[in-house]
Amino acid sequence: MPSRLLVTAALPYVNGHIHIGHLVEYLQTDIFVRFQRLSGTWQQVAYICADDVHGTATMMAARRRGVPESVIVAEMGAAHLRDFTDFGIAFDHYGSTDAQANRESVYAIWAKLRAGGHIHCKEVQQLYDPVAGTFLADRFVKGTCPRCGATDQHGDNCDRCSATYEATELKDPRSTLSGAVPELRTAEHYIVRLEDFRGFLADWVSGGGHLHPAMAAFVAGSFLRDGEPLHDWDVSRPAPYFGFEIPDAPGNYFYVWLDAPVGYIASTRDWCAQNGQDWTAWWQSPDCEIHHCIGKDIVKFHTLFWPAMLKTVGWNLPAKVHVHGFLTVNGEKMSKSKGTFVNARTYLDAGLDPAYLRYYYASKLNGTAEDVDMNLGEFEAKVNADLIGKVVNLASRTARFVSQLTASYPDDGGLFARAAAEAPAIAEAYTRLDTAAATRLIMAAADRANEFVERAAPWALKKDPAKADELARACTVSLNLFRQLCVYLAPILPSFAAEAGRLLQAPITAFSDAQQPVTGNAIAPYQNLMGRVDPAKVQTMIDASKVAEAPASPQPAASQQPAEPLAETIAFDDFAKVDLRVAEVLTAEDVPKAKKIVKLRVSLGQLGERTIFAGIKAAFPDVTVLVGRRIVVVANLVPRQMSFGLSEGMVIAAGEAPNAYLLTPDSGAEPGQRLH
RNA sequence: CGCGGGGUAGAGCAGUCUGGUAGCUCGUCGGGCUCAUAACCCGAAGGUCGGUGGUUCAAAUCCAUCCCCCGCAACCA
Repeated sequence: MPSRLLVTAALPYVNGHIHIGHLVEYLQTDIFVRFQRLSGTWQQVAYICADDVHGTATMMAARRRGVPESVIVAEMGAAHLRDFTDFGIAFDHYGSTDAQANRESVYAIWAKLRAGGHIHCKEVQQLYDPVAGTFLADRFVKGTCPRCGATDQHGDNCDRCSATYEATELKDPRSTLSGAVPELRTAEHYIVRLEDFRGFLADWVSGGGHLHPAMAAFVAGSFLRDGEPLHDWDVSRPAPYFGFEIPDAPGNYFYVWLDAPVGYIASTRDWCAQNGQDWTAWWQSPDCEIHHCIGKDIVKFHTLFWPAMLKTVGWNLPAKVHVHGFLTVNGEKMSKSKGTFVNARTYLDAGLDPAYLRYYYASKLNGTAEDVDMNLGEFEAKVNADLIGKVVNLASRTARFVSQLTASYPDDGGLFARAAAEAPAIAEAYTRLDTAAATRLIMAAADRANEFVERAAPWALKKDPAKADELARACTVSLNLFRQLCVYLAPILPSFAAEAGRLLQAPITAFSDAQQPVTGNAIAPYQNLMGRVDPAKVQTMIDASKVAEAPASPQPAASQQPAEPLAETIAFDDFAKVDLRVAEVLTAEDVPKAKKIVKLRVSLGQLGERTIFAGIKAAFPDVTVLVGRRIVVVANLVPRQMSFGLSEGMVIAAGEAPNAYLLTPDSGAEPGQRLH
């Protein structure tokens, strides 16, 4: 059994602030780490994280602000760490992927990948944006499908005919960054042949218990299917790129996802350097067990690419990869317009206690990749009922009756022993990251403790001086049962457990503290341990999230927007190809599954009726207002099969959603009339 | 048939792997207590465990099939 445990949470990307969705992971991981520390199983436990900073997004953000990337990296890194710290998330080290230690580790891994023959080069023709001065990832290019001629298609596949192709094959491509026409440039890319690792990965994924069985099945079924080679992994990007230059390929940089997980190692190295430790004891030693906690969106990186990289250099492979699901709020994904896209800082600024969220998440998380719903009504009810009503109340209803615990632990009908005997079950739940099961067990014990107080009725005993001993015994029992609960809750509520330790003048330092009652100690004057959730503060948080995320100026005048560049000059014949018609909206209905699309049925007079799916939902929340309106449509566009149905035309509008303006002809224009 | 998760009391969930009287919390109703932060304790009502078949002495649990919900992806022709 190794003596060291190293736990990581995924590295948050530098382009945004920490929100309550992020916190699911960092709180879950923090609780796991705190439990492991308290369990006494390990000689040393390290909790390591860092900011993930490389990539085009950071480069573009820095350009927009006219500052070096390092400014953005420093600002956001500090903001992230502040948010984590204020939620009680206690990393041993919080680093950055743009660190010298990361560069060195990446180079070491790269050298081995090269030496192992896993890298090959490929001449890649890629589109280059001369205005933005950068190569364009597929998602930054749109154009006409080379196979079916559909316009405005993505850089890698066509929505209409399902063709897949390279962005360079697109006809009439343009950059979505600047609107410029990209140039074709050739660049050499470096590719990892992941298929080389198939045998190893298949074994690693399905054996050894590294993944939850359901997750192992998912990975095997999604990526490791028989007869389908693993996809090559393109790990280089030509300059300019914010990242590490590839040492034996000047002008090329490592793709951000190559150096991001290496950041786990780099952050460990930096921490070790500050503490006189040897980092290889954590990453190159069988005496260390490594656990990664991640969200389900980055499973592929942590179960395929990352083990393959580590295998290549012969460093420690993860013993466990724990995967959690996404956060929804009130049953829906977080929404800026509904105020449920809540930043960590907004929660704190509203005056809400981080302990509430720590407990609430813990009570919901069960160690699987299922999504977690934060129901705000339940949040308030659960925290109040469990933490205040059951646990805190136990102390507040008895601590004021006595000033000292009895010298020996009284007969409590076996309550303390029963809860002590549940320690292995609770510990096992924590180990599985099934904190929901852990809190259920703890709350059941809290219920039994409250029943005891009810039966013992210390408030009645207090009235009779002759029963002072009995009162002391009753309070000694209830305060010890309270303390026992606090020990079990300590991973979730560290500062609360510390307060409870002070109350009985017996600090909580280990999970095993739940096995022995405290006796004889003086009791510190009782002060309120935790307040109830204030619904007004929850509302404040929601309102603040709405305000913070709304655009500064909801309807900026078109004149204030940069002008859209004029398209190239066309011949009259080109214009004549476009058949614009007046149309009357017959019906207009919402497409519930679609974010941006509404379904219109329009009449073109003698030309018949058409169904058109138009991306104007944002501009017309109540789409039925369009019924009866006369609008302009492109009538000779090739029909387009969308997942919602066949779209047989295109609605003409000025501007972009949500500020789209439909065109209406002067009165007298009839449906079906052509525009010339 | 894009990928994944889920449907158990009004709400949120456990139980499903390993079949054996359907449970917990909140809410509701009635009662108690008045020590405690409108808290806590006791009791009651409330479920044909999404539907339909099948296996079995026995199905929430195993098998088949269908329906519905959610997340991801997709979606401005």
